Amino acid sequence: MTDATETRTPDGRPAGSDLSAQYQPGEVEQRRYETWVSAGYFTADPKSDKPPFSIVIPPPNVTGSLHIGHALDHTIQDTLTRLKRMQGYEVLWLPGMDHAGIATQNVVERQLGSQRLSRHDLGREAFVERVWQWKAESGGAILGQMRRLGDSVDWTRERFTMDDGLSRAVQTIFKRLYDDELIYRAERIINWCPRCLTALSDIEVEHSEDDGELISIRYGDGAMAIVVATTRAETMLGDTAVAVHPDDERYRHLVGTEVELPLTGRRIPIVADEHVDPSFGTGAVKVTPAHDPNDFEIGQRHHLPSLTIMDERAVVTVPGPFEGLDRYEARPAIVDALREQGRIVAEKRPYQHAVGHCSRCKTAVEPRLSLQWFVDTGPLAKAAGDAVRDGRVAIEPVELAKRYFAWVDNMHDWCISRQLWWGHRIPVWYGPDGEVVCVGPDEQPPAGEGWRQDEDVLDTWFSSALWPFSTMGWPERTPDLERFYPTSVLVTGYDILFFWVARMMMFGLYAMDGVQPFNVVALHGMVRDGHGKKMSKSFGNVVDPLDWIDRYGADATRFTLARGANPGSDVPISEEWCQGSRNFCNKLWNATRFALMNGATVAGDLPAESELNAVDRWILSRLQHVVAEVDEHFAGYEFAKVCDVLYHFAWDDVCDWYVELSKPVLSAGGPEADNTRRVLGHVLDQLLRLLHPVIPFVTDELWTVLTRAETVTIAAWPTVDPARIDDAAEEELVALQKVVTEVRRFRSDQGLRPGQRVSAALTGLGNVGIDVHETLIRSLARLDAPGPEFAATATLAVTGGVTVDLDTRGTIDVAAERARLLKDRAAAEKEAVQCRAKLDNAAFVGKAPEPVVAKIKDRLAAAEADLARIAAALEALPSA
RNA sequence: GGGCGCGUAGCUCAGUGGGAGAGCACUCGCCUUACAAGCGAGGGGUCGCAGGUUCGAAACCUGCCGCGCCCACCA
Repeated sequence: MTDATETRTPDGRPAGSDLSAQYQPGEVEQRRYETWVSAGYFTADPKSDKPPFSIVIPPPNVTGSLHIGHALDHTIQDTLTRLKRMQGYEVLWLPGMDHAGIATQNVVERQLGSQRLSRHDLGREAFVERVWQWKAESGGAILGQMRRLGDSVDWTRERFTMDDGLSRAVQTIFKRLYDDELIYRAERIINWCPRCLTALSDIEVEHSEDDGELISIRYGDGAMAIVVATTRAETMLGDTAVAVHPDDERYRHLVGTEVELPLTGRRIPIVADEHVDPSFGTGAVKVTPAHDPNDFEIGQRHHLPSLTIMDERAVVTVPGPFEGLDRYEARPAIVDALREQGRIVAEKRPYQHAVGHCSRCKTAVEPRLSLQWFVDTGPLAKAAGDAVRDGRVAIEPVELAKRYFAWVDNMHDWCISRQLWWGHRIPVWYGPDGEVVCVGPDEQPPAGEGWRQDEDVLDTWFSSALWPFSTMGWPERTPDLERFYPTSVLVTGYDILFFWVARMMMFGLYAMDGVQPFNVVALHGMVRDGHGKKMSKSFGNVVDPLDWIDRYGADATRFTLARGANPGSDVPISEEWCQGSRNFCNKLWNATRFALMNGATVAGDLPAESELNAVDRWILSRLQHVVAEVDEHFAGYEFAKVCDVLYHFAWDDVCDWYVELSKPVLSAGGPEADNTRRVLGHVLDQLLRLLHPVIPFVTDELWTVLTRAETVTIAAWPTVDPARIDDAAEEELVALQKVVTEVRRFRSDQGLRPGQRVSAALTGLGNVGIDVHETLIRSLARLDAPGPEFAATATLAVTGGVTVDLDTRGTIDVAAERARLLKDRAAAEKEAVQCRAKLDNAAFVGKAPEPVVAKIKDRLAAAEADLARIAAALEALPSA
């Protein structure tokens, strides 16, 4: 096979007719990408006069490799940035990666685990060094994947959440928030992962319905006894009260008294609290302030002591028979002990209830009283909500804004300290006498005996929240920041609307004095398999983007993803669809090959409208509509619709009709052929530009061969030329296509081979203004002109007053033809009946808009005309 | 428990007030000199169910059934 690159014209580009018959993406993609980067097309210039367009990439975690979800996310961003580049914007797409604190630390700890080592064996410094090594390896792989995808990112501006600049930004904003009293340290109930041994924020906790056991336990004895229900019997060791609702008549006499807590000998008070739901269980709640967030609040209201009964690994620390038991061992042990005392009143099993799990390791979270750092989200979340409410930030699709509001309007304070080693260390120092000093980026930490820095690091999302401006050099007022902030659009999945988007809004508005981090949030869905199922390793339906890129090309992979991407909706993909996308790329390849073999040109202006034949005018008119539709759909982030419009224009209009119609013109030669070469070149030129944002590689390869220009990457985006919209030509072509299709249908029904010539007389073409196209119609329908011995043996009634009489002596299948005509007659009759019924309806004629009524009348007339011709054709048919 | 969304062809989905569509799959016929990763033709749907609004409903309203997602401190 001859590859496109093996034969080249003297200027180094492949010659058109030397393109191979099949597109081979591998070599093209590698060569194209190197060209783009070395030419600097992706490097943004803050001093440019062009209007700015900027996107910061949602930084992938350094730990992983890019999965198909990233491929979708990147495809959308790359499509937008390439579109804007062509539209004349100064585009910055800023790449980078996230240090992904807990996730990365887990990965490296697992690696150490295989060598029977723990992070403590290495010590903090050596461990962090080890993580940096891992980051270098893993991160490099991700950058390679981005190149394979074709990401037009500005590689000169690549950032990492742990690099010096971003660490400085983290420290700066921490200090500012601290000084503004929006960061505080407090002892609170937090979500604790007993495996990762760290605090978690609310969003790092996933809830799931687990089977448990609801047990009713009698506290106290005799008349003063009270029964409480719990799913977590082991926490009773830490109970410091029983709570009932103040209005609950059953327990009113007990409020203010004390009961003995079984197994402990302690006496605890019975308190009245509004929080208790009298209708649930027994209406009495055991209160464990140190191990339940509700109970903690009840405890605060009633000044109850908090008894911590488990350590950080959720092992019981209360001296006695249960000491040293894990929480799940302690639970049955305690239930057994209570049962022996006859205190178990009822057991309900299984009992479904929601349990929180660590989003990283799936271990059940243990609510735990702990001293941690928090962000006071009140004013920040308010501002984040208002920015969307007042329209400064648009969320696409708008329906997802409701979820956003539900989140920011009910946000709890954000626990930001993590008991990890990998991350930004909290810039707070503690003095020997209890001093607390928050250290800014340009300040020296306090020196002297006894001072030590906080051991904890910040939640990963703390630095992620600064991403839109920290990557541009904040806190300095850099040219990039002046020029490219706020970013134009944030492209990400709806799954991290809360994790990330809401936090960027909070910190962006705060740090940038009320200027939002982005103007638009364009949310896409999750990639799913061909049956709409979630991709998961255990299900075996995971698609590796590199695998598809290797086998079908990056363009095919991107087109498959973009074809399913509408705002907020999930994107189903399958290998068959990727093959279809590959076929589409190949179709473009061959269309261009045809054009080049036939001398299509793109030089100079197009011939005037008046000089062109109807077919040329038609395809140019269609092109204008396509450009308008593509613009409209891009503006709404409806990539699936963009792809649909271009797919059908390219395949149906250009390839199946225009190219076929142009063949007889081109082979005839003369000035009309010259015009067609110009129009064909122009249409392909424009089509390749329109497709370039979505499928950059094949379009650039073809466009440069076609136009002899440098690259389509920085070519101008097509605009609508209203002068080229030609309704008359479009109507003509619709009529022409109808005639051709009708004849083809006849031929197919009759089992005629494509090469088999049939003589035919065409009449009535003038009725629909296509008499000038008779030669074309004969060419496409493979009809010969009637000779001297012509005798019509079959008649085709084409809607619109066109009749085709065919001489099919010796070939016609009378039964097939009769069946076809009967079928047509049935359809026409049904149509006529429907139209008459409508027109007989006085209410319809009276109330429906005039054009609607007129349309029905036209349809009726057409149906009646069809019926007449079909009747005549049936009559003329030889009897079997 | 609260909220959001979805049920249209075998599959995945467009269509949101006036003739039921696409891709893939399927059937038939073709190597017709750009492309068999192709070309031509075709079959296939009481638009989840039941009411209502309207001259007219797949679309708007109400209820029901089924499915999915998000949020969630009733022990």
